[in-house]
Amino acid sequence: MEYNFREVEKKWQAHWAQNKTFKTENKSSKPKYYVLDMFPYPSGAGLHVGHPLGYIASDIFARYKRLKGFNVLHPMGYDSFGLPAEQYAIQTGQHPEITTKTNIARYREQLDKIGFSFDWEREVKTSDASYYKWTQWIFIQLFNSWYNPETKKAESIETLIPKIKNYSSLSEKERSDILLEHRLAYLSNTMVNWCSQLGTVLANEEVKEGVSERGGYPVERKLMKQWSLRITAYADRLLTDIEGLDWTESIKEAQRNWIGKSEGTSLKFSVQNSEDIIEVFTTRPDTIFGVSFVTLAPEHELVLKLTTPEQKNSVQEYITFAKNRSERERMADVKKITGVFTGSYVIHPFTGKQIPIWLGDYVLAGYGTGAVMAVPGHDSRDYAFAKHFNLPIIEVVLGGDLSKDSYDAKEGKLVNSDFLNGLDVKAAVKKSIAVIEERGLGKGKTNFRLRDAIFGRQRYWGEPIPVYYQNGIPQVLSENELPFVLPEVDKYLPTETGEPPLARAKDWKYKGEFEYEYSTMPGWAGSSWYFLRYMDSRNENEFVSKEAANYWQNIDLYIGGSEHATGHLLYVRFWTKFLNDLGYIPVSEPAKKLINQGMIQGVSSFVYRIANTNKYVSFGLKNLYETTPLHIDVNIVNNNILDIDAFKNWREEYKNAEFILEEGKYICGSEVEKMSKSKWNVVSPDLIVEQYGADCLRLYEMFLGPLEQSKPWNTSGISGVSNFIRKLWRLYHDGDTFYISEDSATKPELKSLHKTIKKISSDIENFSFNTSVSNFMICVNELTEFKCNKREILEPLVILLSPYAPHIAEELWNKLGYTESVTYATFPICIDEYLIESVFNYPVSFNGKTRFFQEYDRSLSKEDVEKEVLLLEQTHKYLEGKIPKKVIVVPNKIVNIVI
RNA sequence: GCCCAGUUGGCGGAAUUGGUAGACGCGCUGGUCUCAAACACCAGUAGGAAACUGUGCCGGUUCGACUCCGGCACUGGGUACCA
Repeated sequence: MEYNFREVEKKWQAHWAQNKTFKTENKSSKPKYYVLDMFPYPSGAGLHVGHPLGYIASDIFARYKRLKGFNVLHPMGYDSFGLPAEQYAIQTGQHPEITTKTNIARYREQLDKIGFSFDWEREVKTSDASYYKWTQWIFIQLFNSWYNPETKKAESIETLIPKIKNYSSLSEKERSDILLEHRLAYLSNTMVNWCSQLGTVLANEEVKEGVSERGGYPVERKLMKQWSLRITAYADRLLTDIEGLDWTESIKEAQRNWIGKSEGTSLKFSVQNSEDIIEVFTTRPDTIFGVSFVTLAPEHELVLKLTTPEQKNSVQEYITFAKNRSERERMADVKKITGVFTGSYVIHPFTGKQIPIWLGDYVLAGYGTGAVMAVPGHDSRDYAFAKHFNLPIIEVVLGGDLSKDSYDAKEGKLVNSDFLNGLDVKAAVKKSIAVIEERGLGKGKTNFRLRDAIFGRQRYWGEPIPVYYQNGIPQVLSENELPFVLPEVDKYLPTETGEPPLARAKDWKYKGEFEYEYSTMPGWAGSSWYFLRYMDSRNENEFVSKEAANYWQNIDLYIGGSEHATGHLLYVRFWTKFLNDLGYIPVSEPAKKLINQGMIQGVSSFVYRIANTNKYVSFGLKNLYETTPLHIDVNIVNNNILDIDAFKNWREEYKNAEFILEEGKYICGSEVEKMSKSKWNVVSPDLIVEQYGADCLRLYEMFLGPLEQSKPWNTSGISGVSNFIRKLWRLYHDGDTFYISEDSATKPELKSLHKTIKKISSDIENFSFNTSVSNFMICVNELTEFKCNKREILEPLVILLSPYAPHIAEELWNKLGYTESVTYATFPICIDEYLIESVFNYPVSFNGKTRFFQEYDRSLSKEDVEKEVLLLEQTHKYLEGKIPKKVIVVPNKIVNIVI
């Protein structure tokens, strides 16, 4: 009887659920291990074959760790607040909660079919009030805290008050304003990324290339009163602590760049005939004598004041132009140089010369001081600006050719630079800073590219911000008023006056009189601390108990996509550090090790329609006609051969299609693309599980290639893995009956098993899951050849295989006579003794090219091997009468004869 | 532009510290079984008739290089007037 995966998989999934096989306790004599997947947003489309890749890998690892004697925390949940459910609600009027519930049920059903060992009793949903109560609670803690630069830690805002001058004499409004300047969650007028299509502001990392990450709508800069989180306070710690993390270099590098620390100095230029001072930030104070103009961002506060009457019109015009230019336009034509002269001058602090003040939109208002000292000789942007407006270019560092290009390298000798002349750049930087500080012109300073995170969203489906306004002063709710639940609204759209959807809620006022905050939290709020909630997800009194947090510490292994590099992975580090500062948790980093699984791409299939006909030409002949390629459903194509009948039935319009075939077949074209509905290349895991079984899906996903690499999905390869499972089953059966022998194993059988134990162990430790599937195949092929059905071999093999193919492993384990799940068996240990061979088959090579093989005893000495090899007839054949110059013998590895 | 990762048969991909390049699987070819087909099983499968040549390209180190070094090209991802 063939292996009936449908029956067996169903049976064990039910068994695991019933017996709570994967339930994890917060107390154990075993060492702990925390394996976490990035939880999914439950979208309406359901899971495709790419989603479970990381989950399968983490599940294998979790199961492996259990076999190795660890108490393993391996939970799953849903990041269930978000835009798609809300947009669906806008279109249909259906409450996002209902959509979310349906989608979660569908996700759960799909996940359950794959046989994951999640402890579902710890499940979290970020949109549940029992969860977001604590997200709101953390927000209140952030509001009530400030970052003390002396202790380099967050502290209660109470410790700040004594440091504020005349605090007791200030009005309530003044107190609130001054504290808001320090609170870690604060309200301020800031430039935000406004997306009018989405009707909300977006954080910097939600904007890609000037358009919204979701939907691709245009984004503009707008000044708005907004809640923000002071992540910049943590910039330095976020940067330095990266070093200690076992994360991929690319993610660490992405975070370093995002934080963007740059060290330089501030420098003051006094405006000619005025009291005003323009402060700039530069990383190249050594080039101070190369300054030929100063450029301000069009939004700079002094612009109007500095503009001379003659320049007023053109400056005004320029400001309007810059304002109306969207981010996207600005990015699209970076090379287009625009600017205008203000008519005013600053005085060079060292030479006393007049330096013109210009406006240019290549200077960003949000970075540094919004003003730069332009050194066209040694900065490419200043150079381009100077060339365009015909401004002087002064050489102060030798090494380039300024007639062609600026010389930006930080190497070379200083010239034309008074007291810096003759120094090299490094020394000149040092000296210039010293002089600048000495004369009180400026200070050494560190700047970060990282911006504070805008926290308010003008959306409905998110956590309400637990704030109300009393006389315009923001007040947070008290802890016992949480959860602050999302009110019902009649529509999920902004109000006629442009207020967020929450403004529609009826009779929704604090104590019946004070207005609540109408913004909700961004999507990343709930995910910034969820790893902590899993530790103690049913706790109603705390977000996580001290005991649970102390026991589980942080994530030992975190698996998820690299797209979260500068979003989620930065925020979760920030919140972890914050909660650690306040003493709620014992760790300052969320995850020790992080692995980014690659993307599984789809392989799209194409048919080629001849222009203006309903005729389709096979791939090989398409160049003979004028054709249009059309995406077709990959599920009606097998090995690039189109199932013509299925195609005709696929859509009404193809019913009467005609074909030009090659060799009787219609061959489709194919291309590797992102898996997406619109490209008709989505493969659903349900279909694979239905056809081949969950174990087969698990093994095949791992077999596809290295976990971290992106690779295309091609279902046709799955038959190899499916055959392997059948072959494995046959090892334990004689015809239809389970048949296992109690005889002792032979040497080759033991060798095959122990070799596999060794390989699988190192493969799992190295997250090289693809090669472990190969190794299982090799082992089963060998044992099949030996006709081995011995318990001594086949029992450890079941355990070894159980993390990868848990269903068949449970079934075989059960048949082997065990009543307990294989989950808590003991991982077999490799006994090296069985691997040792007495002879080694030496490859004999000449000048590094292998020519033949010769077996020698492993104990034979280097000298003896050399002697023996030189006596061989074959050796003489390849020597062709010449005398070898050198013979290299590496014992039990290789013989190389140099001629 | 900058940063990161990569480039090995028809395809997905193997190859501890430099030591038999192409494991394992798909696909393909031939065969056995069958009236036939599917399944299964067996054999072959980098190129070349061979000598030989082969891990993106050029060069180097070495007895020996997919692996190390220098230069270049290409692909994928991230990021960007950050002063």
